[in-house]
Amino acid sequence: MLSIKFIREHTQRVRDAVSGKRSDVNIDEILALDERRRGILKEVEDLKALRNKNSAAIAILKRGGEDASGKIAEMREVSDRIRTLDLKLKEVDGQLNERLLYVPNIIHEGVPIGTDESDNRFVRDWGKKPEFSFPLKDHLKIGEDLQLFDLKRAVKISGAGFPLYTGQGARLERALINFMLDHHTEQQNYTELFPPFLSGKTATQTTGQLPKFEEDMYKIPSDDLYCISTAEIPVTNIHADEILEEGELPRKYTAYSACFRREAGSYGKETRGLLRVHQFNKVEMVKFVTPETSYEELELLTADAEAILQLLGLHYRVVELSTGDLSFSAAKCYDIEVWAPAMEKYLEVSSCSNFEAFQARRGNIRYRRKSDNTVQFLHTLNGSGVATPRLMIALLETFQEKDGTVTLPEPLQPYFKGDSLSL
RNA sequence: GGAGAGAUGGCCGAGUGGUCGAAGGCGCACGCCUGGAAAGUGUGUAUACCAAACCGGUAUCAAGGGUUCGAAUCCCUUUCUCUCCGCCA
Repeated sequence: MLSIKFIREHTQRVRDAVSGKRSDVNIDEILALDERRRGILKEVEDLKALRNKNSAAIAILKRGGEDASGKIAEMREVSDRIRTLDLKLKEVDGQLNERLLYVPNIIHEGVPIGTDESDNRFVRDWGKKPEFSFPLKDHLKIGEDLQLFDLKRAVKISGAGFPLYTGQGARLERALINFMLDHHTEQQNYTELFPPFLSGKTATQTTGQLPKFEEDMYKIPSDDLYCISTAEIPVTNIHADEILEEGELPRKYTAYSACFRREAGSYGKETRGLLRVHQFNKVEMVKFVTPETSYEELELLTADAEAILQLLGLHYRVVELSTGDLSFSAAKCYDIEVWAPAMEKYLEVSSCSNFEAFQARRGNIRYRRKSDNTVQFLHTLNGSGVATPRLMIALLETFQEKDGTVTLPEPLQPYFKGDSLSL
């Protein structure tokens, strides 16, 4: 979140973010509440100063054996007034903080201005769209023919949108996850974590999923827990309320997790197959870095995610999200979109974002700066590396053969313990 | 689930009603010392908010509430941690 001070001092930048991200928070209302809060604060603090002064005086009188009843009576009234003002202050403070949680992060300079994904900026691509000399099957057909997943039976368990991988499909899913984790840890120096898949309200608020996107989260009311929508939530929170030394930064973590998303409001859209599901697997990367380096680290993070697709030989492109497509918490974000030949579409498999201090402030994640030994909020970044359902779609469609088999890219073969998918 | 113990600054740890934002130590920063380092030594070292030319003010000893002129300290509630017992595996 943004500090009220920042909003007060950089009102225009905040307004730009609000309009750019098409948020409906009322900044004027927030500023008015802040004004009111400071008025009350001044009054109550002056009274408290008076009380403190007189309490000390009373102590001295009593120590000297003198009568302090006059002053005590006087202070009793002051204390009553303080009590009243404190209550009012708390109320205003609560209203203000509640609203602050809904203020989106500022937008980094240079982010393309736009209303939605059509305004995203092409950054680069890698590889080429593969060409085929035979009619293509889409991933659903391939999956059906090779019995890689069984979405019909899955419905019996949890309803639509919860994929059931079977046989070679299940093994491929596991191979992809292991391949990605190994690459991030062995080649890119990320520390591996295996986090809890349920998170509490506070942790979920840190990363920005709450309070604004509560309707997108699965929740468990009996225990006040949420099913994580991304490993970003548990991993970012591991350093909540901590102060890291500058020398330990950047810290890089990678974690596999199942991800749960209600995808409320997206019914009918892209609901076929593995394109948009309620539960999916994802390997995530999270970085804790100094503010000076966070944009450099964003480039590195994006490259780390791209490396996965390159190793698998999948054509993809990188786009920079326009203001209208940028998420609530992000200051800047690159999407990586992999090419699905049969669908003839680029599919988002990774979002790599710099959150600057937005999440750090919510989660109170700080570091001690070397230059002046002061404590500052650090910057957090994260990116998928990558989400499996669409990765599998691209993989199946890209490497399908005329005979209906799928030849796996070489780096994946030791993980799959085989070189192709066939019946 | 039952019983008990605990939660104080970056860390450890003292502090049971009145200059306690908090002793002491560690760590850290800067200086001295040294050829350089270690050791030693001196000084400094919480955070947030308000107000700011400067001085300053307020709050914070897990969280919330209460008693009091005044609470780290007394009372209540909650959360978390640890130990023992039970339960499950």
